[in-house]
Amino acid sequence: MAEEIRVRIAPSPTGRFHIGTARTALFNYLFAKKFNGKFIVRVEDTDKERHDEDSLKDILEGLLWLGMSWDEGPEVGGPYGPYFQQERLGLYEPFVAQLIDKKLAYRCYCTQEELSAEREAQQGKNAAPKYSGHCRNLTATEIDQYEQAGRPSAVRFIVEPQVVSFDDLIKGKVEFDASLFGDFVIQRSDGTPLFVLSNVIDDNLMKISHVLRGEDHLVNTAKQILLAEALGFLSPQFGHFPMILNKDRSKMSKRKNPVSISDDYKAKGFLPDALVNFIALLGWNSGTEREIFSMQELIDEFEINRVGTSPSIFDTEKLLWMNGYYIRQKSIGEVAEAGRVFITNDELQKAVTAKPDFFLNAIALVHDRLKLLSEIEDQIEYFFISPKYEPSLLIAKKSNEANTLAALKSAVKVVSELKTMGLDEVEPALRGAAEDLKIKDGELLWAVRVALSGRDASPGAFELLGVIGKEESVNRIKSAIKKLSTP
RNA sequence: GGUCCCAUCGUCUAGUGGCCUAGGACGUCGCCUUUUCAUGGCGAAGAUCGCGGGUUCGACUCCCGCUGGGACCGCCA
Repeated sequence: MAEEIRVRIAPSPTGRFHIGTARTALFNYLFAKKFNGKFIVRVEDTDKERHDEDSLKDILEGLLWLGMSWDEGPEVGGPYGPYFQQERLGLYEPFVAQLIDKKLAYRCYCTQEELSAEREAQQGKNAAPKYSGHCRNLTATEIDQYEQAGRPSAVRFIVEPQVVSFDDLIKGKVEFDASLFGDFVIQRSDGTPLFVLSNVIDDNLMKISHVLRGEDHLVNTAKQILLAEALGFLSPQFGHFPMILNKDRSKMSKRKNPVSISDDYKAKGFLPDALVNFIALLGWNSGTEREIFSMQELIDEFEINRVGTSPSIFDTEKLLWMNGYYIRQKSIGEVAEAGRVFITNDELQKAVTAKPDFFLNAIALVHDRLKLLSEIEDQIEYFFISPKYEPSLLIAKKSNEANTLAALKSAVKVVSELKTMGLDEVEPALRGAAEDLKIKDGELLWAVRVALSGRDASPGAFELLGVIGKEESVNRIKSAIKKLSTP
């Protein structure tokens, strides 16, 4: 094992920052931090046609949002840069030349058409698609002819029949029969390297000690070990995490699940700490019954050998619960600050700005009802803006119109006479009013609560009165009376 | 089709031969607190540990086979 723990995530900016990428990043991050190692970001953008700036930005911002800053990589740089493969292109050529020199690789002049025809033929016979090795033993004159004709050539790595085995940090011993691979391409005909190649070279050049990635890379690992050997590199240690699945058990995808960290989670009002905590539990557990962990606690507790081997389904229900839990743990001020950006209604936004303390008081009442920050707008709206509702809502289930009307009228009187809006004064006053009318507390309290909130579900009448205040409350109750008596 | 990986409540999971008549969490249901909804507290239902063989005094745990699911088989990463 290398002396210093150096791990990396190697995203290719071809799409939004994904739940699966986030989890791989997290485990890498935890592993690095646990051992005071380095967490590196290397952007694998050798495929010019597929990558875009937006994706890169989304990935980098997402990482930061989740609380994972990198020790080396884009923007921060580092001793083994550049950290964009696009800027490292020149580095790979000598290695390719070296492989060709040593007759461990060769130029392949086959065209895309020839190759796909070959593949189709093989699949038609139900055989495993594998390169025939057509160009492997070309004579010097044949090569000359191709070159004269200006045929472009890719470079293929020679795979000799053998068994490749390695000890995976989480899967244990894994073996592959390399004779099934065929000679694979390591350099495109335009001279750019393919993932298998650039990945191995960069990991070596960047002194990566552990490659921790998704299980979908398991076969690549065998190929990369072969390449590393041919190049004279010492392979890093490998560890492959099981996949995260859709409900139907297929590989988690955009089509079937919300997977974008920024669009589906950040924008919907999820908290980064909740997401991190939840994602960490997808495949890992502490061995205790504890489930709530801050990032620092995860770093302290994380053990790679406690990462499971079986895939897990992403369960939004539990994430939602956890998000609510994290919201409840935050102070009113924190929730208010984090939640403000989710208020889209201009009128409400202005009202909130005008009355910051009132906003805080409102948040205090709805705090433990929130599962998402984005629910704040709907939850606090009626504190600022008189509610609209059907008059019939005012009548409690076990009450009637006459009782409700009487209750509301009595409430107006009682509330008007209140000296303060403290709970200890409001509560006995309203309960007393109900008693005087010989109706149940609930009949009166339901009506008052609806008059104030316009909702069938809301914080309690006493608390609402306290926050909304005497004058406004009386107005709302009066307007409720008007609603009921003039249908 | 081939290769590899995987298989405990609906879901995330604990479990490394006897502590398991299988534990926790989410979800579901019920009760309590209560003016509603949440929160909080208590409780219930929910897994013959995919199936079949072994090994063993004893298997959720070890071995083999089967079945099922997934991933990978590109001049994508």
